[in-house]
Amino acid sequence: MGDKRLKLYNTLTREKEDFQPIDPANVRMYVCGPTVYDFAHIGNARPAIVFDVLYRLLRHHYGEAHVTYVRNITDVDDKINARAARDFPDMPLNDAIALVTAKTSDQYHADVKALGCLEPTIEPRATDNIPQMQEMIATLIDKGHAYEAGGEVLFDVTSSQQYGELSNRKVEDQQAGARVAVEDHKKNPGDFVLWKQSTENEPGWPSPWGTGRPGWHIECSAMSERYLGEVFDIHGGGLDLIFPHHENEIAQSRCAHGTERMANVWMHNGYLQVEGQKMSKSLGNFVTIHELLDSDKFGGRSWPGEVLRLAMLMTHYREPIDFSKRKLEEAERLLGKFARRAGNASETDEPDAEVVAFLSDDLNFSGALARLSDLDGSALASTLNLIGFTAYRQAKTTDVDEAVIAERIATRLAFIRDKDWANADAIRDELASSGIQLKDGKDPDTGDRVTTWEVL
RNA sequence: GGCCUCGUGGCGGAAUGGUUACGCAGAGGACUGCAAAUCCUUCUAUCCCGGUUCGAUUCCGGGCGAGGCCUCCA
Repeated sequence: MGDKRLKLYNTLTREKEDFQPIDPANVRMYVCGPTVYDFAHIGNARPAIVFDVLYRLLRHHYGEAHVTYVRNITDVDDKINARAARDFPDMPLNDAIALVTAKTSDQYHADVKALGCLEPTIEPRATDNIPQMQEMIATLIDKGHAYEAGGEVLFDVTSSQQYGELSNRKVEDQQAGARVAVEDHKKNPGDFVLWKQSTENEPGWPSPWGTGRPGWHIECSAMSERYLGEVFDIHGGGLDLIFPHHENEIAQSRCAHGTERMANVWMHNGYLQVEGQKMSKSLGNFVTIHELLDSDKFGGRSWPGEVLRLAMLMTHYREPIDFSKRKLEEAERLLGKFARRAGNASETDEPDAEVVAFLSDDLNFSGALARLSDLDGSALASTLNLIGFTAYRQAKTTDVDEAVIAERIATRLAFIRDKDWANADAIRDELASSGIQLKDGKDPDTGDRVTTWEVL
C-alpha cells in the first residue's frame, strides 16, 4: 500500500490515493510553466501557488534535499512569434522574440517571487532542449507512432491503445465531434504536431525533417524525461491542460519509452473566475499578477503578494475559485490577525502537526486554516513559514521611527491623565494618518493604561 | 453531440451513513473617556424527486441549475 503520510487526488484514476513515491530519496514533480508571450494573469498564479504549497509539503515529508521540482518555461511558440512581430515590427523576428521572451520571463519570476513561491529545483527552457525533443521525435518515428506529412511530423493517435485515458476521450468520439480541424495531410483528425518546418525568418533548428520548430506538447515530454526520468511521481497543471496537452504528453512519453505510465499522479487545479465571470480581455476583467500587485486596477488599490497567495489558497485547489475584492480583503484581515498573533516569535518550531495533516489530505487548506486560528507565537510563525508566508509580519514595518512614536505616546498619555481628550485624540489621529494604529490596553497588575502600536 | 466538475447559512468554505468545522459579515456583551485591538455569547444552510438504510447532507438513479474541456488559454 501507499505511504500514509500524504493523499493526493489523481486525475488518472479519479480517486484520492495514498501517495507512494517511486524513490523517497528523490520525489519528482513536473508542473507546466508559462508560455512567455504575455505577462502572467492571476489565473496563472493559481498553479504556481498550489504546486508551491505541495512542493513545500513534499520537502517537509521527505526532506528538502529529496524533492525535485521542475517547472518549464515555454519560449518557443507561435503566439510568441506573433507577439514579437506585433510589438517590434522593425526588428528581425528572432531578435524581437528574444526580447519578448526575456522580458516576459523576467516579469514572471518577479511575480511568483512576490507570491511567496520558492524557485523550482530546475527551470528548463524549451529552446535549451531542442536536441532532446528531436531525439524523442526520431524514436517515435522509428517505433511507428509518428509520421512525416505536409512538412510536419505528426503523432498518430491511433497508434496508442491508451490514448484518451487521462481525459476519458475516445478517438472515435473526437471524429464524431468534427470540430477538430481536418487537414488533408493528417491520417487522423486528432493527430498532433511534433515538429513543423519554419520559414526563413521564423525561429528554426536544423533537423532530419527540415529546419523547423517543435510542437507544443513534445517539449514537456522531452524535458521531464531529461530531468526526472521516463517515469516520475507527480505531474501538475491547470484543468484546461488535461486535453489536449497532458493527454498528448502521455502518449508521446509512453510510446517513446515503452512505459506503462509517464507520471503516477496527475494533479489539476481548477479554473478561476473574476467577480463571478470568466476572465477575458473582452469583458475587461483581465488582470495580470503584476497589475494586481503594483497598480490600482483591481478593486481600486494594490495588494501585497501574500494577500493574493492566501486568497488563492482559501478555496480548495480543485474547486473553481471566484476571485473578488471581498476575498482579498478577507485574506488581508486574516494575515493581519496572524501577524498580531505571531508577534515577534521566531520560526524555529516544528510546523503544527495538525496543519500538516490537513494539508497532507489532498491539500485541505481550509481545514489547515481553521487550525491555524488556534495557534500563536512561534508555533504559528513556524507553520505559516512552512506554507510560504513570511512577509506578512515585516512587510510594512519600514520607515517608522520608534523613538518618535514612543514620545508621541508618552505625550498622549499625559494628556489623558489630564483628561484632555481633544489633544489626546489629536495625537492618535495624527499617528493614524501616517499609518500608525494605537491600541490602548491595561496593565493587569497596576491597572495603568498601556499603549501599544502597529503599522496599518 | 461527447466528456468532466460542481450545487452546504448573507458571503467564503470544510467535513460527514447518526450533535453540520472554521472564517468574514450581522446581533448582544465584556473592556474603553471615545476608538482600535482582544475576548465571550449568539441567529441563519446541506438544489428538487425517488431508491438503498433503523437513519442520507453524505451512497445509487433521475431531474433542475452552474461552470469547464472537445479550438497549441493555468
